[in-house]
This record gives sequence, structure tokens and C-alpha cells, in this order.
Amino acid sequence: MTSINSGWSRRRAAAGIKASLRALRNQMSLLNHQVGARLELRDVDLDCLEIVQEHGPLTPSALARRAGLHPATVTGILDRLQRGGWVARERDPDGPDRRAVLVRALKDRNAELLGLYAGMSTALDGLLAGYDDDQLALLADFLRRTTEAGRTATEELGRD
Amino acid sequence: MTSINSGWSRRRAAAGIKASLRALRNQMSLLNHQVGARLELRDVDLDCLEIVQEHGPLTPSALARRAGLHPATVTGILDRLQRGGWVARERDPDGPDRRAVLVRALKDRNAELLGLYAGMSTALDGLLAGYDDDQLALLADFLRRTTEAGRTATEELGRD
DNA sequence: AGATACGATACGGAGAGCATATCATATGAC
DNA sequence: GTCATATGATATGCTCTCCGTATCGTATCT
Repeated sequence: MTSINSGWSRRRAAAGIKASLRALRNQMSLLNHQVGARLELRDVDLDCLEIVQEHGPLTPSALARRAGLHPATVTGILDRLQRGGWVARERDPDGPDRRAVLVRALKDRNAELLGLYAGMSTALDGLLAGYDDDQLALLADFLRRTTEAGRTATEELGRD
Repeated sequence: MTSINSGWSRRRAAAGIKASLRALRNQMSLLNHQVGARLELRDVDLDCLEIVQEHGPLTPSALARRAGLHPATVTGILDRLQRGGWVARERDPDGPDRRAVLVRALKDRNAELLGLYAGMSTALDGLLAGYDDDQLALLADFLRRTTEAGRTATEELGRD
């Protein structure tokens, strides 16, 4: 009895978490859209900027692969990001591949960006204050592993 | 001493969670992008479809407000979603406002959509199996409250 | 009733995204 | 080495998206 009920309630709980995850992604993307509008950047520009900030410096083609975009599309995105002072294109004449360009995230406008996320950041601070250290660690670990699962799933869909 | 160290480590933990949240949003959007590509839908189409599925049926203008888009843009998005059989536009001649259109999510292609998310869903099932009921409840509550915080932050940026 | 506001969409222009071409550089076979 | 082929980044041109505005129908207010 207990095990049956338990299995059923766990399934419900898991489904609920998946739905919440979808809703969260959607809401955060809506927030990103507002932020991008203030900065005159497209959603995809912010997506790419985030990749460069987290995984950069990298080449435009590596960025294109990671973002699932055509290399020519990335050229246009980088033009906008560079024009706005968000990234720099670096060519290294002494590098191993002189065709390659390295895209590096600049910090010049970080404060501005942080400012636009301030509302969310403050709300999160308040929310997180209600958790003890163990719970925070649990959340961090869950987010990290879910992201990793997302990366795998994305790559699987991207192949072919 | 302990309180100072504790405060400092909590701050680090909170910052880490915020960064993980950003990375997670980004990765899930990349996954969505791949899903959308398979369905010949733009990212924004999937965003809107999700809103309709979760908060619908609603009018195009309500959807535009929620998504932070121009009403004319939503017309085009709904054209694509309708053409693909994802939503239906309903006009109710007996409704309180005969100008209004109601956008309703259809279930016809739900299985197809679920299939594209299957990789992520399975990975999540495995991940969630490692948590007990209390931990699942903690995660669900965190996701729900974070989404709510995101909604507030988005609305604040959207006003003006 | 008339004036005004609002919902949805048509239309046109600016620009995004991408397939392809181009040019420079790398890599491999011989 | 030399030639052929592959690869990185970007230019070019085409299609489609997004959005400002106009339009049409309906609702609301006085």
C-alpha cells in the first residue's frame, strides 16, 4: 500500500517538477527578453553573450555549434554584441590557427546588465535566505545536474 | 567568527545558485531551440505556445502583454502556430466582446512534442529518483517561488 | 446618437537568419 | 616541397520575422 501510494505520489511530484521547470524557463526567458529590449539586443544575442561569458573565450564557429546556429548567423550576432561593447573579437597572428578569431566577453557594461537583473536578484536573495546551508547545497546541486542533463539532451537533438 | 564565515559562505552559495539558474535557463532555451527547429517553429513561437498551454485560453492581446511582444507580432506567431495545428483561434459571436479572439492550445501534437523532450525527461526522472519526498517538495517549492519572482521582476521591467 | 477607445489583423519597411560564395589559411597525400 | 581538399570567418543576396501604422469592426461613455 505504502509503496504503491508512494510510487504514485512520487510520479506526480516528478511531473510537477518538470512542469515547474518548463514554467521557470519560460518566465526567465521572458525576463531576459525585457532585459534585451532595454539593451537593444535580441534574445539570441543575450543567449550567445551568456555562452561567451561562461565558456569563452571561444571562436565564432565553436559558439555557433554550442548555440545551434549557423556560422553566418553568429557573424551578425557578434556584430551587434561588438557594436554594443559586450564582446571583443581578437585575432592572434601568432596563434596555432591564423584563420581563427577569439570572442572574449568584456566587463565594461556588466554593472548595467546586473542592474537590469537587480529586481530578480533581490527577490532571489530574499527567497534563498529561507534555506539552511544543506538546502542551499541541495538546490545548487540540482540546478547543476539539471543543466548537465539539458546539455546532453540538447546535443542529442542537435546531432543529425 | 562562525557567523562571519557562515554569512560569507551563504553569500557565495547564493551567488552560485544565481549563476546556476542563469546557466540552466540558457541550456533549457538551447534545448527549446533544437526542439523548435525540428518543428519548424521559432523560439518565440514555443514561448508563446507554452504560455497558451499554461495560462490559456486567452486573447491575442493578453498573450502579447504576457510575452512582452507587439500585438502585430503575435498575429504572425499565432498564424504559424495555427498553421502547424498547435493552437486554434476561436471567435465567440455570443461572447461578451465580439472583437475578442480566444486562443486555445490543441493537444493533437502533444505526443510529438513530448517525444522531442523525451531525452531530457528521462534524464530528469533518473535525477529525481535520487531525492526523497521531502527533498522533492523542497525543489518544487523553490522552482515555483523562483518563477513567481521572475514574473514580478519581468513585470517591473515591462512597465514603462 | 456620436465620439472615442479598443481588439485583431493587413500592410509596408527595416532588419534577422541562413544558404551560398569567397578568401585566407591548414592539413593531408604524394 | 606541391597540389588538392578541408576549414574558419565573413560578404552577399534572398526569404521571412518583427513591429509601427493604418484599417475595420465592435464596445463604451456621455
